[in-house]
Amino acid sequence: MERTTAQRKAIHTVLEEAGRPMSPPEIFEAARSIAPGLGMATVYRTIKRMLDDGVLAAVELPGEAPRYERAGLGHHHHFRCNDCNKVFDLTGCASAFDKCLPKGFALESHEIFLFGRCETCATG
Amino acid sequence: MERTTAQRKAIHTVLEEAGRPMSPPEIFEAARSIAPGLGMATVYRTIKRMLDDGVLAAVELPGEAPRYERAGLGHHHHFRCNDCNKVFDLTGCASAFDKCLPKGFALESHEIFLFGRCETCATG
DNA sequence: ATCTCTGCAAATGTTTTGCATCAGC
DNA sequence: GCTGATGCAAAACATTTGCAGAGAT
Repeated sequence: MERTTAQRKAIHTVLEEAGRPMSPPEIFEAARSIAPGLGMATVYRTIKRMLDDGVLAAVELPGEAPRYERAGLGHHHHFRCNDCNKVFDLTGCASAFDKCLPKGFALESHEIFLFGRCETCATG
Repeated sequence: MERTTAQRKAIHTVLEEAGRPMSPPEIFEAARSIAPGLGMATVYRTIKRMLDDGVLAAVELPGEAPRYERAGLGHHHHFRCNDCNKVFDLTGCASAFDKCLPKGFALESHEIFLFGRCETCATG
């Protein structure tokens, strides 16, 4: 059975209060100040556990280490600041990219990635 | 001054003939059969050099190691096969995603990423 | 008391770097 | 011959795992 420990509560709290996707080192730093002595291995193990439990969702940006945020936010996309490198959630967006940015945010570029099956694998 | 070596020619050839973005291990395998004894370090060093020279462009998919392709292909997006994991170039695409897929390719999902500056960094 | 969770340290996998040697110019 | 490029091995860096001991139930 799953146990409630100070470390897990700290990690939970950090992710809950951030309201944006965070990287493992970010989570580690923030949670360490709540639960001193916390180890990096525990952060990774807890993230993996929370992913399996469907509590967390991975946010993977091209060319960057994955970040994690609360699951169950519905379909949405993300915005990364080129200065501070933080990642923010966007809502209700489809293709009018600049329309869905929070006020004050400046759009500089976008990437679109498609996934599926190539001809060889689709027919095989 | 830059020198023309068998190793560089091999790596060049491999990337030229592939016509799709390749990962360092893929490049290593393919180039090794042209230039036996080739080392992984040389592959990475040559990739970096070619990036600096503007000969190569990085293709970074979310959650995956970067691939590389010839630079100067103009703005385009990419398609990764969920079966064989190969990445292909797409052309002339904007937002009618399924319209721009090569014949026989099946679209399963897409990701959109926006980049720019958040309010804090834009006004700072 | 049991059995999970934790921290540490060692292992892993990938990319980078140091260095002596090799080869293009 | 000079100087940049190479291969190997070691280093760096991020993530994972083994293990003995701490802590939740």
